[in-house]
Amino acid sequence: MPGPIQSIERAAAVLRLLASGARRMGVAELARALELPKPTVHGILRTLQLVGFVEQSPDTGKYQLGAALFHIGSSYLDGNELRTRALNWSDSLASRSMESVRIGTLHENQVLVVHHVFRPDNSRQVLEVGALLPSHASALGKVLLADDPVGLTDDEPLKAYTAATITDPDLLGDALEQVRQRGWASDIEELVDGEVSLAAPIRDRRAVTVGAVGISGPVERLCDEHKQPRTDLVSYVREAARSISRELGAIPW
Amino acid sequence: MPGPIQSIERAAAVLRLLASGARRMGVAELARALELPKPTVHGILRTLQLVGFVEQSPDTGKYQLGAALFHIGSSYLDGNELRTRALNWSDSLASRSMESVRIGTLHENQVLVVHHVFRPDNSRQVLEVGALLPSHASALGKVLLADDPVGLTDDEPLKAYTAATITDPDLLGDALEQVRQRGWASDIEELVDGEVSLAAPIRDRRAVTVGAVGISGPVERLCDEHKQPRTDLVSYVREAARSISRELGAIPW
DNA sequence: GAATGCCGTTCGACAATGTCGTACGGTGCG
DNA sequence: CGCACCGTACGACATTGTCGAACGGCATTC
Repeated sequence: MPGPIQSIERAAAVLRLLASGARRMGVAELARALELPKPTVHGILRTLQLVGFVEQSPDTGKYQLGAALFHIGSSYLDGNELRTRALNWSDSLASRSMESVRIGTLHENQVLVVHHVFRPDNSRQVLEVGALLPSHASALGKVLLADDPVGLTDDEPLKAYTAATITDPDLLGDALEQVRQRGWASDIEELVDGEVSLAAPIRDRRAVTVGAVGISGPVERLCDEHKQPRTDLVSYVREAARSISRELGAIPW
Repeated sequence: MPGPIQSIERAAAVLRLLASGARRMGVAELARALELPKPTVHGILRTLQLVGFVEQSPDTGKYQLGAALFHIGSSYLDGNELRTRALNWSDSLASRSMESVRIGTLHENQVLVVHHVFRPDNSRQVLEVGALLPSHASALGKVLLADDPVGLTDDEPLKAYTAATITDPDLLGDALEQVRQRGWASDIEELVDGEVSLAAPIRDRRAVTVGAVGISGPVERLCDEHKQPRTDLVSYVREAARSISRELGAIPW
């Protein structure tokens, strides 16, 4: 039976829409966005509600994502070998660098954050696990793009987040080439003004890049007086990446 | 069309199974567990793979949860008003109590952890957001059960985790009555030996309990010499719960 | 205050759709 | 080498989901 099951595809589309929409959405709203008849969408929603993937506000009648979906989704992390192996090393990278650590994987041309260690200074920080970062404007993303067989798909233009964001595909290509040669990437105020990130690739036993680990923080702490990444921090990041890769079975290189 | 859509229900069952199974599962394995023909399960898996909800190991052919599901699931937190409102208060509770803070909601008779603040002491801790705790053996759970209109369903026996776990439904009923009267709950080594937790209810504008906030830590720190919860910590927890409730629109009580 | 628009929901007939018995190539084990 | 098991493909059948039309409820409008 080669051919996807229509109703499941549609259910997934509904969930994706509810996830992106941020706020609650109504049946009619979803139906319009998906270009489907209202009763069809309603049937899907009813089923998703039954299994706990969506919830409905009793008063407004609108729908939002459900708790069951959240719980099942978070189980993904348990099976994620990359994250499991990286737990210890990312902790130690956080202590050595005194900065917050993130681990990401490429997912639909964006960086999916699968692990996040807070900066060890008791400051208030928001957990970013599960979030998506733009791949062309983050160190994690550049590392992943540099080794991605597909490369960057130029179907949509590169969005500028700050004045320093690389928006020219050719320039980005050059930057990725540099990342490949140096073995690490940086993002200097390219995503958020005043924020810098550094990252290095994590490779598995077949030497393919399966993820990236990196730190991020204010430019004053991560860069030297020439606004270049501090070499000691770069070393820490690269060492952590190598350690995790070794845990994943990569041949030490 | 009153009646759930079969294929979506089955797809959800597959995802649930993959989430619980911890490790990767094969088509045949899933088919046996769900009592469905192998090709049927395969069709579902193929569709789920297409939308990124499951991934297949290229070598073993086995399936596991996918990144898209994780990302969509984590979007649940954005729409969760309880969690959003509670962010600041749980941080301050963590600083005041110097213990780790968790916020939970009732989900299928278990406690779904929707927020987790680490103990502010730089120690290594695992993030528990998305995890499920037994409701009869945790302070969060008792608080939620105490005010739950459904109450505890006695369809399955209460599992014992330690010697102190309450397994008798009658005793649990008494304990819940006490929780209702005192307005807070404790778990003294009932889930993990040496671990204690305290919690208080979060109520919304209609005064229904929508969640619980609490702290947890070693018995030496949370209890006094009589192995009773320290009254100052109880106050901190209750004050935090009241503050969050007020944010949710509850009339201060 | 009747009328109007939009909402979430139900009904039910039609046919498109998913189901599943059967079968195929590949892999690991004895 | 044969066997058992795997993940996957095919295709006929009828079960199943789809969607036009319609209903009651709720605001807003005139």
